[in-house]
Amino acid sequence: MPGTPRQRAREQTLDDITRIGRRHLAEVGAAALSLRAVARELGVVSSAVYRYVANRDDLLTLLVVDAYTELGDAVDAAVGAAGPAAVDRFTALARAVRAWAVREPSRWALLYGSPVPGYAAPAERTTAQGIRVITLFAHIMDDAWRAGDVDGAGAAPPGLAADYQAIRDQLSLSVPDGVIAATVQAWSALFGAVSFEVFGQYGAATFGDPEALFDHTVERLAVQLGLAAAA
Amino acid sequence: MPGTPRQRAREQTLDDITRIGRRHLAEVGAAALSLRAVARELGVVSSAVYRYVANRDDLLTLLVVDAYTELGDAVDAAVGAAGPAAVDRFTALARAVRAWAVREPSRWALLYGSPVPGYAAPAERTTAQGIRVITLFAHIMDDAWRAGDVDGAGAAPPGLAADYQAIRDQLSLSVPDGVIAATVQAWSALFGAVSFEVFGQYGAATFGDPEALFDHTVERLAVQLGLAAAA
DNA sequence: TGTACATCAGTGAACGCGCGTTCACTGATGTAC
DNA sequence: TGTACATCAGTGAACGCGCGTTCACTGATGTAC
Repeated sequence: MPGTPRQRAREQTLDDITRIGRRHLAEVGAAALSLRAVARELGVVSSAVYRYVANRDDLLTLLVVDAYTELGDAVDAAVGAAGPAAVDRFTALARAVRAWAVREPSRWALLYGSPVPGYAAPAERTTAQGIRVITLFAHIMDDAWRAGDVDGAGAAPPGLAADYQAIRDQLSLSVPDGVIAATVQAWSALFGAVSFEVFGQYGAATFGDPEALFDHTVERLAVQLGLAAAA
Repeated sequence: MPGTPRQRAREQTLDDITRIGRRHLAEVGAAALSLRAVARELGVVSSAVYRYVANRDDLLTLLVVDAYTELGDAVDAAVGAAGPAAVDRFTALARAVRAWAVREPSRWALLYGSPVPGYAAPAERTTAQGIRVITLFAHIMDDAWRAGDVDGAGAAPPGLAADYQAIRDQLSLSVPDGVIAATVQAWSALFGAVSFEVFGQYGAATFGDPEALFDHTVERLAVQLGLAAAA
């Protein structure tokens, strides 16, 4: 534990603010997140939190980065613990995303739900953590492709070739357009399935075992990605 | 135009409230939607809106039902205008959903984004409109199945058989479990793709032509549903 | 057709509340000589 | 090792603001006889 006592106290307080902010986020949502409420719970006068956070939006950004980081860590750990086969790595990634979302619904909502009106996360602070999951996913596919484990790369819309190339450059991939197209689609399908469950949008069609439903979705996605044969 | 002048004026005012509410929703979001602001814009003292709406949550419910109704109407119209083939009907449905969402991002967020903390839409008022799109989708699949136009019904997780049966009963379907499973998955994938675009979650991986990306997703979903052959 | 009564839209004042942010300040901690 | 100065966390008061909801009221519209 380096630094002066003052520095350590400052980091401790910043951690406390983040922790309290997480709790308030869960209770009232991002739009109603309030600096005064955080200060109250921190046991400090409301103006004091301005020593740690420039304003309300800054606190939100702190929580966005915090959530992306934790999600990224959880997914990294799960994929790291999975077997070397691409199906297993993809399945581990998908399940880790869902598990985190189910455990942290309000933070999931902050990252992948409706945008907060009047707030735009500053890209320079959130991007690094925000792209971790899709980057890992893309590399799982890229590794599998180079190992010859992807079974067929379907067609891709030619109009998007430039965008696919940009993605390939940005993430240093060697995969063809068809695999990128499939990956992007699986990405949105995966996150869509998680949001459907977390946000309760299956509505009247309730499922007794949402985890089984999700696992089935993941199996199907693995087939559609060419990582597994149809059951 | 039936009813007394007073009744007509009341309906007019209710319409005005809904219209103003929609606009405020778009500007400040559901969490910050305010009765006082609506009253102000309506040119009326704040307590007057209580003649029309029981409280703030009631206004939200009004807007939820309004949005579901408009989305349902748009989708019905699009599918009605499509050809008889199941692929065409499914494609029309998907495109109509996306078109509405892109046109009305804040109302899409109200229906399919993060839940509003502290507000739960009363099922007895929202369900009828809320299930229209999935009901229509299910019947497109059911019709196609009975016409022999669905190419193969994959496996379905046996643990969910009871849930599938409930869905079959509720919507009067004759389709097997595998088709229900595929339909549910396509449903969440479709809505997930729309949310990804509307909420700007593709992030750094921007697409110059999001409509082309979406159309490609829909083509793939049609194949996965067994409604079309792979390209 | 005219009158008495009931209904109901809208008023205005009030209640008690919370919010973000600024500012001059105090006093403890840290640093340079 | 001791002292003078700089840094900085936290205080407390204030600014101006908006919110949901209740309540007794006025006056116009609608209805029953």
